[in-house]
Amino acid sequence: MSIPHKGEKVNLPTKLLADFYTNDTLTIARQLLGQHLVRLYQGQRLSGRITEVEAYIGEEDQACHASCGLTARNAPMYGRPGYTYVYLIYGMYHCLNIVTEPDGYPAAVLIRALEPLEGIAQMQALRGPQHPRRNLTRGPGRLCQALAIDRTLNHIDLCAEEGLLWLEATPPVPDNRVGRSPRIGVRGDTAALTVPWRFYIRDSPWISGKS
DNA sequence: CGCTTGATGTCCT
DNA sequence: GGACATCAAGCGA
Repeated sequence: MSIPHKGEKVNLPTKLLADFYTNDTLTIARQLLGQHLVRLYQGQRLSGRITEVEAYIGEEDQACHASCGLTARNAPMYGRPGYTYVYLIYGMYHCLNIVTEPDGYPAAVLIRALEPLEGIAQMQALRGPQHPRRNLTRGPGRLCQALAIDRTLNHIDLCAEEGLLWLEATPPVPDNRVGRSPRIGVRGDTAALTVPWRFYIRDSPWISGKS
């Protein structure tokens, strides 16, 4: 990195800090759209722009892993906001969540899709070269594979000084670019199936399901 | 200890 | 549109 001249403006990427994660879950889910997720993997930056997320809020939300109360697996959801919750699904894929709400209240936002930005060749290698570029980070399981995210990154602090995973601030996505829908692939009562807690960037090719 | 089950993705027809 | 891979958590016995 070059040394800026006097008065020259430097736009260093700004890591999102604890105050970002103190908002309520739906607000955070909405604000996560457009932010950059950065993974430091073998000293290399792998990153993507968040294009699709889903909120899971409280024990009353039957689609939420915390709907059956506190367990060893979902414990991170009950912890402090700004931490990760990574779990294994279907025995072979991982899902990345960002924990929200104060200590003691279980909630999180699932990252469902990214637009690939940095380290694309490495991501392709991690995914397997036979897969099309379009599917690189489109879907919660795929993006974790592309960014080498597994349970070793479960329950880590996204605001840590020298972490392996964090978010970087970007200009907000305007409201007219944001779509909402029910969540994908969930089970539960009518509320769980219909509540519009999925947020996505409209018309982005980098989202799962349909726009 | 054995049985069930996913907040998914891939491949096949 | 449907089969299925693959495993740890969760739960009942």
